[in-house]
Amino acid sequence: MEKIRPNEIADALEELVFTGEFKDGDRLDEITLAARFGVSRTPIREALQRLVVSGLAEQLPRRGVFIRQPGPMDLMEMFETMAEIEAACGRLAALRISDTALGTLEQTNARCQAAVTAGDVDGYYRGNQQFHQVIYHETGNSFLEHEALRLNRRLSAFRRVQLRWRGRMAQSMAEHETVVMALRDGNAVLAADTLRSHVAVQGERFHQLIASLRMAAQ
Amino acid sequence: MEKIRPNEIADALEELVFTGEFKDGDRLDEITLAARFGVSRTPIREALQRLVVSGLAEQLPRRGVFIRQPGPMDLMEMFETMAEIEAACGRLAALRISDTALGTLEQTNARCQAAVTAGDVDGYYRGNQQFHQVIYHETGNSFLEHEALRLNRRLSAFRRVQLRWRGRMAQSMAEHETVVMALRDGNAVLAADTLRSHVAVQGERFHQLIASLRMAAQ
DNA sequence: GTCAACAATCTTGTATACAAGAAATAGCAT
DNA sequence: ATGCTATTTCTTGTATACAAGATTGTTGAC
Repeated sequence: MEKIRPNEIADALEELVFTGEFKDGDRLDEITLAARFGVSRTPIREALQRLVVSGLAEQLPRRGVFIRQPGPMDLMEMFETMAEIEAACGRLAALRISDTALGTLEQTNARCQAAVTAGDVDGYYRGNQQFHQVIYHETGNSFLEHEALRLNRRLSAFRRVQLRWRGRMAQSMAEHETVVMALRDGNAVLAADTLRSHVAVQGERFHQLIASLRMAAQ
Repeated sequence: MEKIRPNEIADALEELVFTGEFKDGDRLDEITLAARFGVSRTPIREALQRLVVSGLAEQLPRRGVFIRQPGPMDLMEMFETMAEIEAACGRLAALRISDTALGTLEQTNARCQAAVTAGDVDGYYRGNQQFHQVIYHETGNSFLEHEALRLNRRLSAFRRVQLRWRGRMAQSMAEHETVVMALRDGNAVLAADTLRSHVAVQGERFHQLIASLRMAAQ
């Protein structure tokens, strides 16, 4: 096994949690992980601490740390929070976005449109990610940007699944157009409201999400 | 020194950062801290990891971890983010708050009013904290509640200072009344807007905050 | 056969030893 | 005296040894 930096271990573990290689309730055995990464237990324990603080895992004293995958309820709450944060980003970005950033958003939307036409889910996903990250950045608030990115990353796996639902990409695309329009007009309320409902998981989409959860659990 | 649990070390360190015993740029020496808490370096290092992940400290490889007190710019961004999160909480709470919680808010406001009359800053601070925490809770979203509490706690020291400014308590009190009214009416927009400007640091209050920062740095 | 108690084993938590890089200091040359 | 280099010392990062608690397996009694 090649040399691995300590920080990379935490990132790698996070990735393994996100991608679902570690299932809910799995115990993260220090010795096994130490062997897997070719290091001693010490850096593994430090990485585990980070997972626990990030809320990705739970630590039971003298028992170990256990993966804590979000359940349906957790996910609902996280998506609702994400929707509110996106709305806040949209509101601030509407007040502050630069012309060049608006141009970037238009280019991104063009690529998204192409992905929709081609039925390219991964392509759309990448474009969608860039779209949102540009908006985070255009809040001019690096703290908020960071928080938005953190939650976005946490939910990215679930977002991806949602795009596979029939008609979702096209609908998402239309919402993007409205957001850009609102941002160009400096219409903070419209930008916020559109982004909120763009991200929110309501009605039928809730059931879709739960269904995809069940699949992932197997 | 009495026996101390590992988690308590991280909490204690956090407290020392918040209360300002550790100044910006201070290096957290592992050996010194180990001696201070009467443990070996290992649990100290785990506590330091937590500080770093929480963003309270910064880790430079092979150099150590350094306290990272927020500067004026950071504080502005954090307060703006807090304002947006409070607005989101107000919006959701307006849709979901229970009658009993509304009653609690009114009682809390009564105590706040008494504190304003008495010029009791600490009393008002406690009432204010409870006021906001009830709103967080009434979002019915424990994830958002947790995030709001986290940022609130991070900013609490700075908020406290602000109350000492002439007229701030009375103004804050009036805003509380408006919020309760909006929540009772289910007026999500008014609740959100009022809470946003209640928390936001704008105009003269920005200068007040910076001034208090300079005091704290000495 | 089932349950309980005890023992063996395994895992986490902590301390310490060791390795490696960074800062500080001393020595040397200009 | 000053600046550069080499060595020393100190600190972090990692591995390992040890202690304490939890789990599991076995044995024995009923």
